[in-house]
Parts: sequence; C-alpha cells; structure tokens
Amino acid sequence: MTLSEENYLKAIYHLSRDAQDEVSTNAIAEAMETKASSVTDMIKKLSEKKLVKYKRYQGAKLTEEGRLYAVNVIRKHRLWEVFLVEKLNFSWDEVHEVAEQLEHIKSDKLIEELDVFLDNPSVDPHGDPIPDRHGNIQPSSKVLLATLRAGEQGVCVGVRNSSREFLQYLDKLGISLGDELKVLSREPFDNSMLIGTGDRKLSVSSLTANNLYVKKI
Amino acid sequence: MTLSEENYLKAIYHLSRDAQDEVSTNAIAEAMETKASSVTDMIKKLSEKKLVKYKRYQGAKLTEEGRLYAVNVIRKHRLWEVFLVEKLNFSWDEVHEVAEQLEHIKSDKLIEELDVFLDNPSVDPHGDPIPDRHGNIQPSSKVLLATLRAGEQGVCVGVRNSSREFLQYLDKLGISLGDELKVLSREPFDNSMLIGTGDRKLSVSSLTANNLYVKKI
DNA sequence: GCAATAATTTAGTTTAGGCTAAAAATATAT
DNA sequence: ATATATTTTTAGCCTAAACTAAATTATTGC
Ligand SMILES: [Mn+2]
Ligand SMILES: [Mn+2]
Ligand SMILES: [Mn+2]
Ligand SMILES: [Mn+2]
Repeated sequence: MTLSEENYLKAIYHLSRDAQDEVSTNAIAEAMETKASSVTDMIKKLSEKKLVKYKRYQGAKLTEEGRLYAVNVIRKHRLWEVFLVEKLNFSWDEVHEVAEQLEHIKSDKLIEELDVFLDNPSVDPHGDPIPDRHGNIQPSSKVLLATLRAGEQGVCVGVRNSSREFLQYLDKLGISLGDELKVLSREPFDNSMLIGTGDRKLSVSSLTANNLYVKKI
Repeated sequence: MTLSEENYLKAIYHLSRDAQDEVSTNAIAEAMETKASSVTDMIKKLSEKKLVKYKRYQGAKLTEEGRLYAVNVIRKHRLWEVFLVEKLNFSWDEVHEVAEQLEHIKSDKLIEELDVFLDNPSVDPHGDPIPDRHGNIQPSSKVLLATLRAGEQGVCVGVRNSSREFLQYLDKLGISLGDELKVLSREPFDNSMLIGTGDRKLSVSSLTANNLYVKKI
C-alpha cells in the first residue's frame, strides 16, 4: 500500500461517521485537497483491491478490510503524536504534521513496541481515542462544552477541531485537557458562556464551546 | 527532496570514501539495486540541483551541499537506530530496515529532540559514528580485529559488515560491542585467531576478524 | 416531465522514477 | 594501433498519481 492509498482510506474513514453511508467523490476531493477526477481514479484502484466498495456515481464506502487498514493508520498516527508530546517536548499544536509522515512507516514490531514504551495510552494529545491492535476503539461519553447548562461541570477531555489556531488559542486561554470547568452562566445574546476553572473566570465564544469536548462530572 | 533523491545521495556518499573521487554509474546502480540508465537520469537531476558534480562518462561526486545533505540523512538513520535499540527493544540486526524508512521523515525539531532524548549518542548500535547537527563526524581510531598480533588486546567497538547474518552470528558467538578481546594466537594455516573474552576462548575465522572493529587497549 | 444545474466520470497530459534495447564513448588486450 | 569488451548514455516505454477539459449521469426546480 502506497502513502497515497493510505491517505485516501483515512480520509474516507473520517468522512463516514457511520460505516454504512457512502462518501461522495467531491467530499473526498475536498478533504484531500485534490480534484474529483483524481479521486475517481483512486477509488477505482482501491476498489480493485477490495478495500472500498464502489459503484459509478454512487460514492465510496470502506469494506471491513479497508476499515481495518484505515484504523491501523490512525492508530499509528495517534501513538506517534503521544510520543512526540510525551517524550520529545512537542506541543499539541506541533505534532500533527510530523505524525502525518510517521503514520506511514511500515513495521508491526515498531508500533507494538512504541505502544508498550508509551504505556498503552488510550487517547492522543487531542483527546482522540487510540484504536487497539485489533482495530477496536474505546467508546467515550464526551459531549461538547456547548451542551452543558448553567451550573453543570465537566472535565476537558478533547477537541473537535485540532487546527493549530484553535489549539494555540486554548493555550492562550489557559485551557488544557484534564482541566475541570464549571458553566457559570450562558449568554443568550451570542451563545457564549462564562466558565470557571481553578480560581479563574473566562468567557468562551459559542464557536469555542462547540469545539471543546468535556466529560460531565 | 524526494525519498529516492535522498537514497541516491546516501549511496554516492557511502561509495566515495574520499570525498574527492568520482563514483561510477555502475557502482551506484549496483548499490541501489537499479539499472545504470536510471542512475544516469537521477545524477543528471541531482546535478541540476547542484548536489552532485557530473560530467558525462565521468561518474558523480557530491558537492559540499550534497555531502551535507547525505550526512544529515545518515545522522537521522543512526539516531533512529539508537532509538529502536535503546527504547523499543529492537536487536541490532532488526533496526536497519526500519531506519531506512525513518531517515526520510522531515522535521528539524524531531531530530534535534530525538538527539536530546537519547542523550546525544556518539555512535549507533553498530558502532558507526553519528554526525552532529553541522555534519561533523568524530574521527575514531578503530582497527580491524584481524590486524591485531598475538598478545594484543582490544575493545570491540563496531562492525564493518552489518548484515543480519553477520550480526546474528556475532550474537551466537556471544560477542557484543564493548566486550574486551585478547588475541591468544593466530593460525597461519587459515588466518583464523584464537581469542579470549571474559573466561571464554573462541576461534574466529579470518572473515569474521576482518569485519569486526576493535580499539586497542 | 423536462430543462437547468451539480456531481461524477472519461480522455488526454504531466512528472517522477523506474525499465529495455540500442547507440556511443571509453578502456583493454593483443 | 586497432579490434574487442565494457561502461555509460540515449531513446522510447511504463506505472502511479496528479491535472484540465469535455462528456456523461444525477438531481432539482418549476
Ligand atoms: Mn493528528
Ligand atoms: Mn490527534
Ligand atoms: Mn543501518
Ligand atoms: Mn547502523
């Protein structure tokens, strides 16, 4: 499997929240920053290899084999992100680009030993779950901060958007995974919230609250 | 720079012990397990990029820029080998294949932090020197075991041949880097030697003695 | 139900990095 | 010194993965 094929599988996986539904050619093209015609060529190839189910004009859907392959690439991506943060002093907004390269390294022993070396982490630096060696993903009960009512509390456990801009903004706000947040009030005017964390109070915009996952406590 | 270009630079570097001499097209082809015609195409391309000096029918020679690039790839290769052995329980005969992939990952921060994480190692698991970030390589005074006379002693510091077969054979003999060896006698008949290490005595063939580096003590 | 629009595929190119076969240059051996 | 052998280059193809432009199919609005 080539680097490009692996990236397509990953993109299709991420685009189909339910393993059932077909992903459109255009959606894949946008995610991969490429053209629809290139996508058609590639999904035909992946279809030959039985990694994708494809009928002309009907989009693509991963086969079970394709899903397992995609999940394994994601496992590698996330383990490498943990490694970079925990061992090499990378910050959470610096890891993605390098992990995009490292996820394509081929060696079963490498990834199993890395997993052991990192003490079998269950989530990556952005709070995303790390699939196990068999492709199983731990279900989690996280909800968006935006869904909490005034008075409710939660622990910050992940981000929905992991762009550098958002991650660096959270750093600036002083919000990290593991922090306990309490919703002090919600502002109907612009859907922002006033939250308390530690001894600080801060106002977070609707957009921010819709990109931060918490686990209720 | 593509993976293939990097591999050509590395091959040319390894083939030219003295940075002066030209490396022949055929020699590169053999080292890269490719055809001479492909090599011609590539050295033309590297020549355009000023990484290689090339005149038709006269072989290739790295420019200073090309040498620095090659040495940096080798630095990455060897640091990753140290990582695999020291942190991930790889044995010295398993690391090369994976390091061949890892050496192409592009991130300056990654390699500098890896260097720090590993405590700035000076040699890789095969005793080969790790260039520093500026491309300088520590000169070393190692000699082949085969050059020692009866009665002389040395510490095992490296291998000339790092094929899996040879490394596994050394494991079977119980010889590791760091071991002290004493030449008890040399056998004129087949150039083998009788050596003592710890409380053991063993006979090593001429071929083995010509592929093991020691530092005299 | 049909025309307009949007999505998708096809056809034809491009570039990187291979290959083979043939031509050209260099090296070697009488 | 020249014929032969070896090395290297050139010419022409191939495949993977992109692209553009044109053709085709699906969807939507009336
Ligand atoms: Mn990532
Ligand atoms: Mn992540
Ligand atoms: Mn190696
Ligand atoms: Mn090595």
